[in-house]
Amino acid sequence: MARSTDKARSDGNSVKATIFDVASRAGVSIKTVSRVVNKEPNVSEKTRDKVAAAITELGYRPNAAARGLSSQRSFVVGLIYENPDEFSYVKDVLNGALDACEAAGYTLILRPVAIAKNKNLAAQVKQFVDEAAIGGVVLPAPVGDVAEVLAVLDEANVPIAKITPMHSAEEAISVHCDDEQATASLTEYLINNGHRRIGFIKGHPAHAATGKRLAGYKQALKSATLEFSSQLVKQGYFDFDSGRGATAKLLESQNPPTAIIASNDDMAAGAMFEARERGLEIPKQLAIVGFDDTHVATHVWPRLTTARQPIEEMAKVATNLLIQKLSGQDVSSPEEPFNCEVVIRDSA
Amino acid sequence: MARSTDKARSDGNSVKATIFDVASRAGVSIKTVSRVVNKEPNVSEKTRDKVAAAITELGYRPNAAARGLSSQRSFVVGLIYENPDEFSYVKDVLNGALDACEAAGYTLILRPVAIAKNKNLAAQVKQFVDEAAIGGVVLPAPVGDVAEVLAVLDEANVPIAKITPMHSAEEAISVHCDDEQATASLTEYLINNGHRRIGFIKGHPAHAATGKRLAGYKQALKSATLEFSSQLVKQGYFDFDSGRGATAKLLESQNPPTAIIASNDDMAAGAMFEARERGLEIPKQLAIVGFDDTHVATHVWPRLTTARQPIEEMAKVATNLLIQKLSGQDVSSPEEPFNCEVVIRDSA
DNA sequence: AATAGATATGACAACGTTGTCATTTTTTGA
DNA sequence: TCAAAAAATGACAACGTTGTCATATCTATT
Repeated sequence: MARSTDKARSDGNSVKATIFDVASRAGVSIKTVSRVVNKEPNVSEKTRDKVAAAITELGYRPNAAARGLSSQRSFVVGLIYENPDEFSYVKDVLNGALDACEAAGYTLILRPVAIAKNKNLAAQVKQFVDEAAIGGVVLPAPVGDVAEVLAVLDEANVPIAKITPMHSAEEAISVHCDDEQATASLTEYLINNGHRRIGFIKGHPAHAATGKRLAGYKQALKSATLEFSSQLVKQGYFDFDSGRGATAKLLESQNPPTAIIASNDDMAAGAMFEARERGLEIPKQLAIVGFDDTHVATHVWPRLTTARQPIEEMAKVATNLLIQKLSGQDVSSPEEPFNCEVVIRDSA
Repeated sequence: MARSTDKARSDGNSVKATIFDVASRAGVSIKTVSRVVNKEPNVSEKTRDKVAAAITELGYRPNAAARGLSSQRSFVVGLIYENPDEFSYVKDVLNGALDACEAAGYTLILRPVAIAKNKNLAAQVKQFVDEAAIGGVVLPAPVGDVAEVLAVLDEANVPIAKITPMHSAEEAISVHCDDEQATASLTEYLINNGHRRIGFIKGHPAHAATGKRLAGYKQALKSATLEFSSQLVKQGYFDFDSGRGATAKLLESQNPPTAIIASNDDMAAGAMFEARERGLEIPKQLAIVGFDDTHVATHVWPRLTTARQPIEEMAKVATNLLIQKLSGQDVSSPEEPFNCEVVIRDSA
């Protein structure tokens, strides 16, 4: 009945047990073992226990390749991310996604991409999902904001879960946090500290969060009946150097700000650097705040006041939802955005 | 003859082509297609071309699950790494490994672990390689230095490639760079700048690189006929806080150093932070150098003088060697260590 | 006690590849 | 020109699961 019974090798290592071994040990058919493994209904408790025992005794683990081949399901989730110098954000996303996958017995496969440089991004994404038989993909910012990528995945019928504020009416799973609210709080904090001219460094225009953060800044100014001035807003790209450059422009203007809000920590570090180069003391002569609470926030001197997003948690939730969808369940994105927490430190 | 011919679906999407489709299109058997795909010998050039054309036309990609099931090979490489706050090192390793895997058509699977906290690390590693049918694993520092992990993998007969200086006589693939030489150069540089009392912050004792770097420091002192003093050496753990703490001790000693070598950038950033807190000007009153040339090196003020390891390259080479070994080739570790480059900036 | 309807179980064919071995075709050497 | 060797090709059985459908066993209802 069994295709293999005792597979002990001469060197003492035992070859992996198969479903046949478990079945023969438990005295049932392979299909019943399969049922138990997959938690399918219609197995008597007694049988279930017998099989479970056999599985434990033999250290049986289902063969993923056979499983995938037979069921046409892949148990694989892809993560497509932009590969930046500052990896903090991606690291958190990665950890969250990995966590969710591990818990669900899924495998996570990575695909770093360079959005700007890449003319055939769509083709690359297509190839990625084809190649590894990827069931669904997690799309953190800014990849989740690229229409081209979304289109390819939609056409290929690959479910996605986005981690980005763009929250249109689409049915795709999407998870985000309250960037606007958090930036408003940060701005408010500066206003309460007596600042009246507050500079703002925008993030990369391709990121959906960029607009949200600017909106939060504007809203807080309005609430405090301070006038918005486009002179005080400079474009940045979420990287150190652009933060530096924007700060230089801000400080060289006729009526420079006494505080600067950078749309992320890396640009805030750049702002700090530039201020230092100009001999400015922080926060006495110039207050600086960032966004994200990444590693650098506590490693610069003085430590950055910033806002923390629960990125890892968001990624975990997004990945979980995706996995649920892949296993046939009906899921919908969370109604409420995640909360950001303002972290007060020494830079403002 | 073919099991499937035209699989166009009504919605216009075409189902993935199989080896049967390619075979029928090229007018050969599936085995011949398999030969072409796997670059096996004994296929006439004419046939090879025909098949290649059919593959391109149909956009055929072999099904990984079927492949793995049939061949008992997994085409999967695992990467087991410690999951630190400062992710720079892991990021570079990841990029290198990913690069190599992609080029070879392998899949990389990640497994973050916490060495210190984890009592059953071995079991976890075992489960990891079992579960996903992992062919081999890449072990960056410090995981590659943990005897327990090495033992499990050896017992399970899983080939490994280590990225760490521990270069014993073992046959495992191992790749490393010249930590000793680089630290010596860094030390020399400080000596040439007139420093005579040079502090040294050691790295985490579990990392093999830690000893090498200390050795380089000692050696440079000796070459310059400066006396080594254990007073000037403090223990650190490769993280910001320990760098800060060690610096505090160094600066509070009776005869404090005029320069500090931290065994990595993160500790150097900590050293800088502590010096700042004490009102010391860098590099005028205290010179500081780091190691690794990570992201922080250019983001602190003043920018760090440090040594750069070609981590990504090392990881790529290590992964490539591992893949070669997995595909049955005889490989050996590179004879020469990789070179580190000293990067002179403003902190010393 | 008989019957219908659940519930539990099993036999067996997929899934898409590679490995083995047999067969056909080409090349080589006398 | 022919046999022998080498090269090219193919038929078919694995690989370890899950899906489908048939069958056996219980449970409730009459």
